[in-house]
Amino acid sequence: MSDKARLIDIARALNISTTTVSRALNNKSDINAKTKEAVLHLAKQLDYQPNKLAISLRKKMSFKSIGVILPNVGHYFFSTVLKGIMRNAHLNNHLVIVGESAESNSQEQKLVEEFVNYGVNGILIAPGRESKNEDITALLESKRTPYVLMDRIFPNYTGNYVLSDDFKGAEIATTHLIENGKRRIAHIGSLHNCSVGYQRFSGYLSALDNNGISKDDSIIRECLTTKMEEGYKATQELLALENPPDAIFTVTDDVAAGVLDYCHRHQIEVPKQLAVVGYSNSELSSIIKPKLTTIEQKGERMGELAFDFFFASYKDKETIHQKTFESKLIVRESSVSIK
Amino acid sequence: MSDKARLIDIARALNISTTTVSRALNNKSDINAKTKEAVLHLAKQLDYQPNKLAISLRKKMSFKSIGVILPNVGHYFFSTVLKGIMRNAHLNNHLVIVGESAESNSQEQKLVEEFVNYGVNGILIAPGRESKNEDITALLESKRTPYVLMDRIFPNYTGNYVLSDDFKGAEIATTHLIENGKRRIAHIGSLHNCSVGYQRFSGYLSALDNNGISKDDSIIRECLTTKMEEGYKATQELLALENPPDAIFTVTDDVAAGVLDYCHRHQIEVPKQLAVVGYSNSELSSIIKPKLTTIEQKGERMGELAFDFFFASYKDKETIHQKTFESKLIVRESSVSIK
DNA sequence: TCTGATACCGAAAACCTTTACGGAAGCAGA
DNA sequence: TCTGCTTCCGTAAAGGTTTTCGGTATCAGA
Repeated sequence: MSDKARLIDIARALNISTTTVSRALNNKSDINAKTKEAVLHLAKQLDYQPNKLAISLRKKMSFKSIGVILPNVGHYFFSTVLKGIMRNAHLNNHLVIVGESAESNSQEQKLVEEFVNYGVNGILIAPGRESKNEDITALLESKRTPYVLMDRIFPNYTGNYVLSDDFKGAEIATTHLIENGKRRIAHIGSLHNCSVGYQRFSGYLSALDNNGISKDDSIIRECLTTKMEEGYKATQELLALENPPDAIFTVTDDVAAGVLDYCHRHQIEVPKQLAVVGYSNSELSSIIKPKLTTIEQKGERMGELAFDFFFASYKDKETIHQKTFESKLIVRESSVSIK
Repeated sequence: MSDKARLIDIARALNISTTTVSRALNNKSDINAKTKEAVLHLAKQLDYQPNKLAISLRKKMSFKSIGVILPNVGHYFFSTVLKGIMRNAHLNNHLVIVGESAESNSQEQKLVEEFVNYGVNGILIAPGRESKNEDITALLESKRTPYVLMDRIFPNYTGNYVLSDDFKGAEIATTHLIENGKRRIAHIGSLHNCSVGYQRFSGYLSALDNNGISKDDSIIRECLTTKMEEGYKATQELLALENPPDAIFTVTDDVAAGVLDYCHRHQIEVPKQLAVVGYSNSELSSIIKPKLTTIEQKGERMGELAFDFFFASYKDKETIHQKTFESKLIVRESSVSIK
């Protein structure tokens, strides 16, 4: 009972060979019913668990696998990324092992370490807000495990990645508002926390600049969780200003949903009084009333490509693969009045 | 180049021992720089890939893992189930390998086979619409792999499962409508395709029966995809009837979203003219206008328990574990007028 | 008594790698 | 010359299982 029982432990106890034990356990022919029963009995008693590694080794199996680390599997965008990854992984006979970092740095490192130790052929990771370049990539480099960053990226990172052009997406979104006559455009976002939030904020600023609108800090709100409630609260504050905004660009569709919720409850006409543009083209954006203008993010396609990049760099570690997906504006009801 | 290169192939070619090759590859000390370089060079040339199995075996590592098979990872409910599974799996040091069946029977079987061959310690599966009891469970039984069914279940199934009480949930939902004065209640659902849909349909019928309302086939609509568009179309048809319904209970929140969309576009007052109740308490239900009355489904909790059941049955295969989660009504705006 | 079939079992190789241990060679210092 | 240290390398065992090949025993039939 002490340590893990092996085939030979059973064999010795019963004075038979490991061959026979193996035969009994895998109910093959060429074995006496009594012997078999004895083996089965003892195996259960010793809580015998076959060693998968040994079996696979002997059977000449080989398994290719990739580890996927996501901040939040329940999040719509990431779940579509996962979907894309899985499609191409299965097409190429790779198992997909998934871990959730919950945006935590330590959890992320633990997963990377675990996956590497396990021996995955590669790692596809969407870094959490907290995570730092050195912590993650250094470990991966040292273990010589190919990896691809997804969605978020580190400042001086030069390796493989797939991401969407958040800067340009935000620029397009904001410009869209300006082109529709809005001049006082607020932003609710996560400015400093993660690269994605920062990129969108920067794109927003760029669009203002391009159109000769000066930045006004009073209508720029930081939100930490990018949830609906934050959008609601921020809108409340923004509309209470002496000089309230006539449009809001939010870092996320969820936040935009909060904005729209506030407007709905307080009879604020969207888009006439307040135009709203979100980000992600998540499911809710076409369900919410009014339907949300937003920026499309091709999660599934990104996942597919992330796998392809890993696969390519698996064969040729020298060349690096990088792709920034263009961002597309999807105009719905929340930003322009129906003609 | 023919077959997979091994340590000994490199060793023989260079007239050295496998020990030295191993040393070179894992850059240990005790090795001459020239030798090391030669090994590295040849290894690259032969495209040497170390055998993970052999390494792990030798290093006495052991990995516990579970395979999770879901019809659709991108679906909100399933992604929360996955979240729950992963939490408890990581807590108990199990890797989580995920596969998507896309509701396809063959894909499901392929995944089961793959996972079993791989040697997962257990399988957690949410069967797709198509899947049949025999196909799946027989295989699992034969391989002696513990498994637990999630969300959906087979007619004469007697093994481990976690699911939500769809029958009672639908009954509660329908009764709620009746209690609020509705008498002509339609149903849009997937009646025959999957157990879940059938259960909800049955619960709906039961509630009608309990309240002395006779079933009317003309206001029962079958939808195949449970997507928003189906809800929209079905509503259009239902409301065009001579004797249109005054309430609709849908199999899914998504379908309900379609109903609400139709109402919104055609100025039908919800809930006054038409009350709506969905199913799942998905994210959209609290975002949509009017907010959707629905039945709560605790995906995350279900996932957690599914893992726990597997874990328990791993140690004791005799006793079976079954849990049906109670269904809770969440009343929002779509079914009762705000008081 | 011999032949052949059948039922059961075991020795050893194979799967591929790492590692404990020891050995040889070279060189410096005494 | 001897001792001791360093540098490099190899032998063999170990990790746990499956499988090939063959062996013994028993019994029926001739």
